[in-house]
Amino acid sequence: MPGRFHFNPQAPEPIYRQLAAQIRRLIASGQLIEGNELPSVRAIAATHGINPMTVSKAYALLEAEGVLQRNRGAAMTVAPATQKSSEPLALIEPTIVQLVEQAHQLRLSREQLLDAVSQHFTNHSPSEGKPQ
Amino acid sequence: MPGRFHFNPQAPEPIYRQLAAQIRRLIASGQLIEGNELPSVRAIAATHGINPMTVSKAYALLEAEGVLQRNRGAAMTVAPATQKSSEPLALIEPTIVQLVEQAHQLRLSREQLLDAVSQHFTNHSPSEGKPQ
Amino acid sequence: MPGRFHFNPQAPEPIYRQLAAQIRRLIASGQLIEGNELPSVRAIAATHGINPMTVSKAYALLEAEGVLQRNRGAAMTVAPATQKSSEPLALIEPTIVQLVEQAHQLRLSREQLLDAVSQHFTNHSPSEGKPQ
Amino acid sequence: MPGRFHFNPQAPEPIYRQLAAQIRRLIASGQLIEGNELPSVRAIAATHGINPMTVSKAYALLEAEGVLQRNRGAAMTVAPATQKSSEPLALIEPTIVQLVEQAHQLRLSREQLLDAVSQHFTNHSPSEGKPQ
DNA sequence: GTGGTCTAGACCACG
DNA sequence: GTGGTCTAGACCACA
Repeated sequence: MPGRFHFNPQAPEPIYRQLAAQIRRLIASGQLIEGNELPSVRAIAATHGINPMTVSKAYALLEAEGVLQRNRGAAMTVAPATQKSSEPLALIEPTIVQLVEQAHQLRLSREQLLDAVSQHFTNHSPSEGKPQ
Repeated sequence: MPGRFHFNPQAPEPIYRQLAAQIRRLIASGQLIEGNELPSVRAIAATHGINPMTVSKAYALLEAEGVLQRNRGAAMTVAPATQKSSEPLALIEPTIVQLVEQAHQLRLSREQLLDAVSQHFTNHSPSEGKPQ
Repeated sequence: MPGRFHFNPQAPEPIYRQLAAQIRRLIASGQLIEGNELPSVRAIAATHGINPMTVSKAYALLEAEGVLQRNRGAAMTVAPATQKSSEPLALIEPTIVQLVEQAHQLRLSREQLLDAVSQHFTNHSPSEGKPQ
Repeated sequence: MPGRFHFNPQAPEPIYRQLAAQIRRLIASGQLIEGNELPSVRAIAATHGINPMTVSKAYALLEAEGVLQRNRGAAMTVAPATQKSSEPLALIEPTIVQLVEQAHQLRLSREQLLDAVSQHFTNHSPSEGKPQ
């Protein structure tokens, strides 16, 4: 259930952040729960053809946030829930703020904005939830 | 009406890109139209306490995109409209796509997402439409 | 017979040089000969919608080269011929050198290059000899 | 095979454009192919005694054109071929157009022009194909 | 007045 | 190691 991750090397978002964000969302949505083991650094790196250091950096980031827990000699696991990491809306809020700011600068009405979002929501392939 | 720009030096987005994005939105929303002169490099630099070269980089970027037009010895102007640059929705679409993807990963329903966006839209200070 | 000049404000070549080059070619090809009067600065500026200072700069350039002659209170005239200005091939040589260098860097054969030039020569509208 | 570049600081063409043009020609002529790594910014800067930012500007230009590909933390590479960038004749066409226009203004015959070009082609030092 | 180029040097993010 | 960004300041070309 570690699933497959998707990376876009061309995106402005660095790969290690893309990975961290995807793991955060897996947890926030309950697809990974407290105590679940994460794939090893090497496994992810090999599977996706990225640098192990990049994976390691993502894990370190999440450990620092208290989202993951390091276990000596064993796989990392999902840490006990805290309020922040367990609230899906908190994870998506920065993107919403950004969107609303841009919409205001573009003088879009609320209706125009919601219509556009709704339309993309429908079109989005519900197959797998392609990560960023 | 040279407008005031807002920069967030902490943001991952470099200043020159923040500026370029804001100018793009001014044009897309009709606040700047074809032929309008842009403030001089030095004026923007002085007003916002940034280096002229940083401003110049933003202008160069927009000129390469065909959004602005260079006029030797005179101020840069808004270039004749092209299809993409004149469509506000095209400018905001990438952000919408990103938002919808994240929402799907978080297993949010359409209603949850639209509610959240709508609420932020209301809260957003309608004072000035402060740029990013 | 001052003809019409053509300017491309977007070209890397500054306007005053475009003008000077066109006048030089008119002389080298015998379309303007010794003693002929040139249009006034104002006339050219008004006709082509460019800054009088730009025209003036072109005239000054050609006067410094000895190609034109300034006559107090009267129109500028074509100066008596010198060997340099009267040799058409000398005027076009820099462009040829540039072309040959690029062709070598592109590993083009002589035949490929001559074919390409010949083809463009044919296609070029012989209507008016559009200046640069 | 990082190649040697040649710059003419006196030329009206800025150094970063001279560099970009030379790289474009290396690619168009197959001396650099898709996926090849380019020399590092610092390497070129040190070798030729120019500022790293100047080199960086050339790379940025080519990346914007889609000729080069940025790889975070690693060397830039030649991007997958597009139609324009892979056609040598397309790169040299603007110079040919310019040459033919000047030749027409000078009332040169096709024979005169081709002879002149051919003669320069022969004279050009075949030593190394020295770049602009 | 306008924008463009280049330098020298510092600092950062990424892998 | 890689490229990116920004600064401060100088100098130039064009109109």
